[in-house]
Amino acid sequence: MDSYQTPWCIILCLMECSRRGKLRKHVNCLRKWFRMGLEPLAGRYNILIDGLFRNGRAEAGYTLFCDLKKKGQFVDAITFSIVVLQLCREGHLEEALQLVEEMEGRGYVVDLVTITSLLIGFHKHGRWDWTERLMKHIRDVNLVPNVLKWKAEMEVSMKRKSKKKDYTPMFPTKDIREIMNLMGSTDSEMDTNLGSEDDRVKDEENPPSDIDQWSSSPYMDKLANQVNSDDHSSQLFSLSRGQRVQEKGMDSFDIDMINTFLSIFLAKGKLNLACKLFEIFSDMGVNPVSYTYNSMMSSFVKKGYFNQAWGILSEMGENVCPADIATYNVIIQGLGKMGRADLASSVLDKLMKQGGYLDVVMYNTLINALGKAGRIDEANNLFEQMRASGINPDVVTFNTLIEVHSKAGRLKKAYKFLKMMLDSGCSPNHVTDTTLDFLGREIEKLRYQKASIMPNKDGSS
DNA sequence: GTAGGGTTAG
Repeated sequence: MDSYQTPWCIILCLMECSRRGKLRKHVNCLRKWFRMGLEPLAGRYNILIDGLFRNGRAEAGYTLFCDLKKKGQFVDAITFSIVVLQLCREGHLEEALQLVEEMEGRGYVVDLVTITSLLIGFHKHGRWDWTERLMKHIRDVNLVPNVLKWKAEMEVSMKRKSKKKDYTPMFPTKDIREIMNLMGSTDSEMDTNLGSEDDRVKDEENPPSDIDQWSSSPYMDKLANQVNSDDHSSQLFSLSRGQRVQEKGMDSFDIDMINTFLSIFLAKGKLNLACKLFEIFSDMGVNPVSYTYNSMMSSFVKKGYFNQAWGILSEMGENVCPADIATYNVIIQGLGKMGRADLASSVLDKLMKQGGYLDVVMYNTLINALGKAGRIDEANNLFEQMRASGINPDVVTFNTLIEVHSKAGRLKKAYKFLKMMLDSGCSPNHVTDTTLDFLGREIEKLRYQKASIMPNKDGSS
C-alpha cells in the first residue's frame, strides 16, 4: 500500500507517541527519522512498526509488516525480530516460532536478542519445554544451548550464595540527608527542608587504607577483594568480554543479558535471586548500568525496603545518570512512601537543572506522592502544569486524581475528574473500577449522613 | 533500528 510510503506514517507515529505523553520517545523518534532522511529503507519501517507495537497499535503493526514483507525489500532480520518479540509479548508463541522458521527460510540470522525474546516468552507463559522446538529451527546450533548453559551456570552460582538469608542488606544504610547528598544537592533550600530532623551530619568515614581512595565505589572494592581471596565462580561464565557485535551472538553475553534475566526475577518478586545475580556479576567486574540499578531500586521501593533502595543509589555513586528520569522517578516514589513528599520539589529542581524534563509517568508519580501526603492543592497545581506543558493526562493520572480526592473527602472534585477523563476519550481500566467503588461508597455515606441530619433539623423526611 | 528499567487500587 502506497500510503505507508508517504510521510503520513511518520506523522501518525509521532502523533501516537505524543498523544500518550511519551515525550522522550517522541523526540527520539523524530531525531531518528531526520537522521535517516526519507528513503524507504527497512530501518525506518522498523522504528515505525516497533512504535505501533509499543503504543497499543499491534494490529496496525502486523498489517504493515505483512504488507512490507510481500514487497520484500523493506524488511530485514531486525524487522522479524521486532515482530517475534511482539508475538511473544502477546503470548502467541506458536506464531512466533513459525516466524522464526520463516526467518531461517529466508536466510535471515536469528540472533541472541530474538532468542532471548523467545525464551522470556516461553518462561512467562510456562512453556519452557518449547526450547527444544526452538533449537530445531535455528541454524546456528550452538546459540540456544549456549544461552541455556549460561543460564544454568548462573543458577548454580546463585545457589552457592544461598546461605545468605533473603534481603540481607547488601549495601550500607543511608539516611535522608545522605540520600540528598547523593543527588548532589547542596541547595540551601534543601537544608531548610531537612530541618533539624537530621542533625547528625555524617561525613563519609575515611576509607580503610586497603581501599583505593580514588575509587568511586568502595563497595565494589570490597567485593573485588573478596573475589581475590576465595571464589571460583568467576571462571564459570565469562561476561567481561561481552561486546556489542553486528549480529548478536555469543559475544553479547553482557550486561544487557543480565538485565534481561534480572527482570525475570524481579517480575516474579524474587528479590533475593535478583540480589544474588547482582552480587555475582559485581564479583565478576561487570558494570551495571542505570537500567540495572533502576529495576532493582524500584523493586525494593515497592516492597518498602528503603535502606536497600538507597543503598543502591549510593552504589551508583558517580554513575548516577544526571538526567535519568526513571532514576528520579524511583527516588520520588520512595520519598513519597517514606512520608517525605515534601522533599520532592527539591529533587525535581535538581533534575531540571541537569537538563531533565518531566513526562507523564513522572507527573503521575508526583501527583500520587503529593496527593497521598494530603497536599491536594499542590497535586492539582501539578495537574494544571502538566496540561499546560502539553502532556496529556492518561488513565493513571485520572485514577490517581480520583482516588486522592475521594479519600480527601472532595467528592465533587473526584467526580469532576471522572467526567474529565471520559470527556477526553480516556478509557477507564480495572483500577478505575476499584477506585470508583470507593468513590461510590463515599457518596452513599454522604447522602446517608445528609438524610439523617435533615429530619432532625426541619422535622421532614 | 530489535531483549531489559520508572506511575495508579485491593
